[in-house]
Amino acid sequence: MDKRIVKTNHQLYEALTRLLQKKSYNKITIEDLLQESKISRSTFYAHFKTKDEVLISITKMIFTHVFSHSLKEETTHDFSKASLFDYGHLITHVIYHLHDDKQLISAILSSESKDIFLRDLREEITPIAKRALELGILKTRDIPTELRISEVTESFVLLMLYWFNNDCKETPEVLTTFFFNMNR
Amino acid sequence: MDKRIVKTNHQLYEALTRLLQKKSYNKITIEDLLQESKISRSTFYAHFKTKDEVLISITKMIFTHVFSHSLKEETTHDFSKASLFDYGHLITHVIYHLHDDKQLISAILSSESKDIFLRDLREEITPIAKRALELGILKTRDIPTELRISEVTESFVLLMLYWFNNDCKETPEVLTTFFFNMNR
DNA sequence: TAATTACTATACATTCTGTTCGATATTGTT
DNA sequence: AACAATATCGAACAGAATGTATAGTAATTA
Repeated sequence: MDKRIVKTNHQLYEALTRLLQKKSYNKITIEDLLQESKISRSTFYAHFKTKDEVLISITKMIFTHVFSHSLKEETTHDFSKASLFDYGHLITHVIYHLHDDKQLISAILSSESKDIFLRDLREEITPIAKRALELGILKTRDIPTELRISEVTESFVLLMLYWFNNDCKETPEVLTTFFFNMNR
Repeated sequence: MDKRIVKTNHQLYEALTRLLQKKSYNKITIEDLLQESKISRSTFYAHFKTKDEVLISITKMIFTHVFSHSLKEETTHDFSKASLFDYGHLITHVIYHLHDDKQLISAILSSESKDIFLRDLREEITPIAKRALELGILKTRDIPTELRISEVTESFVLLMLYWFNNDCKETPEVLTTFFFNMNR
């Protein structure tokens, strides 16, 4: 990948992060982004169409970092042997990685930008929730499968919202316990 | 209340509802709203500052309709006698009323406008969830109270999302059963 | 009927959006 | 090291949206 593109993206990410400290996402304009990042208008539109696309791109970057390891672990595992123990480690692992981007994620969660972030988080978590239910690691309930999957997914999302809202005071291990307590 | 104000609001609500059928919420401009509603620019700004405020106003209207009856029922009840049975009726009741605005709610849930709607729905549901936990109608879990409350609240939100996504095929009574199955 | 309040229509300054273009700088490749 | 490709810049621009102001008209209330 061309170093210039990487640099441009980085400047925009940094700019959006900084702007989110100052004003709410909805009030940030592309104009603001251009000034804050020192990127020229034409360059911006060569890469993105909207402000949302920048945020989505940042979000994808975070999740690539968070889930790339987890996925590697998963694929080397034999699914039939997957246990509650392994699954707990996976969850803990994901939480640890999310914590690495604490500052950025906290900024995103502080305003309307959270909805875009959470939408993508749900997409990442859903297949993990689905598999856990299929393997019997998490309890099923007497409700439609689709609903049960979204319930498990959302329990993780709520857990993260709770955690970041309270300045990440608990350890990832404790949170994993909470997660199981919510889904036993 | 001045009839003219009611009429203006109504025109804007109708306009937004119609526009939501055509394009996604983020792409709807105040300009669009003015044209579609035949409201003059100055009138609009006499009532609202942003597009979001219009949606919030609509949302409040829906919830006033939905929760005004429920609240009446609640206050005539003696809390100490509140039972699982009564609580089930309350939930069923709320779902029935939400169904009255099916078309409008479906339109809102179809795009980014959903996040504003759901934020307000959570605010309405949270105290109901809280009380149910305090009265022991719903099971507590070994997690922080704040987290448990948001979990119950979200289970209702997910239930509604599931329901409207599937064209409200189940009856409110069945949904209430689902709700208890999620929180027993 | 009189006073108040809401609405309309128009005009306007300002900001934001999205595109275009030629010049310059950086990059990956040979 | 030289070259071709491409990313960036800066400036300029049209068009759209935002937000405010004002004067006149219509509806409501008291």
